[in-house]
Amino acid sequence: MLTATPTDRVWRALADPTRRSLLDVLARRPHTTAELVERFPDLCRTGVMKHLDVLEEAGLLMVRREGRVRWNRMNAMPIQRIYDRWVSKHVRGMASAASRFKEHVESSHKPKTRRKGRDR
Amino acid sequence: MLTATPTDRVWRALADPTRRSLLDVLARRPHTTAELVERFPDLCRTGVMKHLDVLEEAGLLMVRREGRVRWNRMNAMPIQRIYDRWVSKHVRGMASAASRFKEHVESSHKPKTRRKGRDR
DNA sequence: GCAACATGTCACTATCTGGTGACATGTTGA
DNA sequence: TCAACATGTCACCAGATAGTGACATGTTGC
Repeated sequence: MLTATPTDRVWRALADPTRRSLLDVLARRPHTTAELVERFPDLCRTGVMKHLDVLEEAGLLMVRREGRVRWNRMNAMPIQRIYDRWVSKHVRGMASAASRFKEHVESSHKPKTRRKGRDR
Repeated sequence: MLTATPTDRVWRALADPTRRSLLDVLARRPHTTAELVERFPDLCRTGVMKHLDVLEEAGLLMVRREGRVRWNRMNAMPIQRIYDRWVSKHVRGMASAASRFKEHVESSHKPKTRRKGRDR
């Protein structure tokens, strides 16, 4: 992927379940790399670091070095961005499609005992 | 990825910009495969079909065959699902005020230096 | 029937991805 | 000082991914 846009890097970063898991952990509080490695026993340290690199490239992770430790902190802004720019319109679209469908069903069914209004 | 969960298939399907683009087109109305191929001149037909396969596997695409044509219709439900199950919690509790303020400023400001390309 | 058409499927390729181990470097504290 | 520690970096590997062209199959309309 030679020409990845910032948005694209976010989507790709989120595509991996391990990375989403890492973000779940980091959402609670910042962790050092060693702490994260300890929390993901299925991966070797190098593997964890690679995931962290991807997250950092996507802007989802902020790194601060402090002596010999490295603090990894989550940044949720890019998630907000993909929501605002893409997810939201398809979620809203669905809501309206669903309500159209509901209306369609209700109007074609013509329940005799029930008025068309929202009586629920 | 031998053990991909349904949710994971959705994330992976959305990771590719071409597929998100396909969904944008399909969100307006269903298209036949030939129509889609025509709309994506950079890809050969086989390439388009592969993307459609991935989308279908993820449940984002519903296919109906009608004679010799195949109608591809979008299903946004899986997007709603990943929003409900993951995106929402990371978007909520983010400085929503801050990002909305930023958006507000940007949209009312009309930046003089045009941003590089709409990056979907 | 049959030609044009839309789709399905297969084999193949280059590159990306997620993972590993080995080794190097900088930091801490006794 | 120096050993333990946390991180950085490199080379390497297997499998997934995104793309292609060639060919097969089913449909349509004249």
